[in-house]
Amino acid sequence: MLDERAARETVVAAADRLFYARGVQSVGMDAVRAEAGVSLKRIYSIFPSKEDLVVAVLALRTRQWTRGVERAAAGAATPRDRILAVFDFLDAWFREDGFRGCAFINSFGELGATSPRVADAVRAHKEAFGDHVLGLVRDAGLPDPVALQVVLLVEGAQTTAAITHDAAVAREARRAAAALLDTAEARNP
Amino acid sequence: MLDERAARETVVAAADRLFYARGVQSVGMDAVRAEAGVSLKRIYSIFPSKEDLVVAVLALRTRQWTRGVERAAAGAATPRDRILAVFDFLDAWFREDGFRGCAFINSFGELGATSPRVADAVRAHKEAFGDHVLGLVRDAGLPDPVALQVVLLVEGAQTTAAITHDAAVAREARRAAAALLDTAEARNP
DNA sequence: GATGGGGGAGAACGGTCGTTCTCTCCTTGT
DNA sequence: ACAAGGAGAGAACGACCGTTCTCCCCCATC
Repeated sequence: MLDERAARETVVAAADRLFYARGVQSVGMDAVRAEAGVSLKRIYSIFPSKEDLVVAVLALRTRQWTRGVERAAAGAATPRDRILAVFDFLDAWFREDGFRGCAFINSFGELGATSPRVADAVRAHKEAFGDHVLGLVRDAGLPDPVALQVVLLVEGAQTTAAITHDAAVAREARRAAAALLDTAEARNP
Repeated sequence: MLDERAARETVVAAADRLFYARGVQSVGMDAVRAEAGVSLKRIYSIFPSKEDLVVAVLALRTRQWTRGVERAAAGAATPRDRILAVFDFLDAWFREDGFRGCAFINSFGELGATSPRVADAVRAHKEAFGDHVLGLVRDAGLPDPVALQVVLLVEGAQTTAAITHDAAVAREARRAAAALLDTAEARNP
């Protein structure tokens, strides 16, 4: 049998697969049970409600996103390259089978209006990423507003890639980001 | 009593308000009936299923979006200004009460995986807008890829404004777009 | 070896949803 | 005046969903 920690991880991973592929409300708890191989009773002993499970799934996605961005940045020498590395990370992600856009944006559109906890989780995730980019922008000696410009390209790339299924979006977003960084640098001391 | 045309418009407008505010699956057909003041029997005589109603709502949103973009562009003298006018349109929209992001992105995240008709409607809308921007970019004598860069900023601005509730996003997106147009122009013959 | 508690399988429960049906009323045409 | 048909109100239906409960088995402890 699985201890609570392992059962929790199994259920969250299974729910993530299903929620991401089909949307949250289209997936019943019984489908989660079948995918995870963990009984409903056990699931409800770990997550008091479906909403708790959704929040846990988003927390998992935040950890994965943060790790991915950090790994992509690890191979970059300068702050500027660490910013652009985000788009390389996106490029690889967009090419994965079953890519269906940003889970946070999807969840926000579906549940943001009815579940404050989900809305808060999404906002916290996006704010943390924005802060991360802001740090990189400052490291590069560029003005703060450039960070928001980069974030807009990241968000736009995710939604556009999800809808068009065209991974080339990431390359164009990277080129645009590079141009924006160049412009900001030229206008700086 | 309302003739079919008027009843249809009333129902679509009511459904649009509810779907946009709460998400499609969170709104039952009975809530649409109450909001529209049109009986369920009548609604189902016009729209054979809820999915048909959703598609009709998206078609309404496409008309509104196209009209808004065209009106914003009408006051602009050059192709470049017509491109940037899109962001002024966004700015006004983001400030509206009840703004909750792009209905197409929201619907795609919620239903795209389970309803091919909804997914197609969203794709068609985004493709039409992309073509529109491409036309403006060509009018401005700029290379095609710039259009995708502008589109990414538009999409990113919508999702970011929805989540952060910060209308200043539109201004920064406009500045970024202007910088990208400048860069593209400088690199052109 | 008895016992008790945790876990699995799945039925059960209360609620909601999309869709259809019933019943009644009102209009319209002759 | 009367038949016919469309439309409204709302009940009804079948399906599903989130959540809980029942029943049974297994294993650890005395």
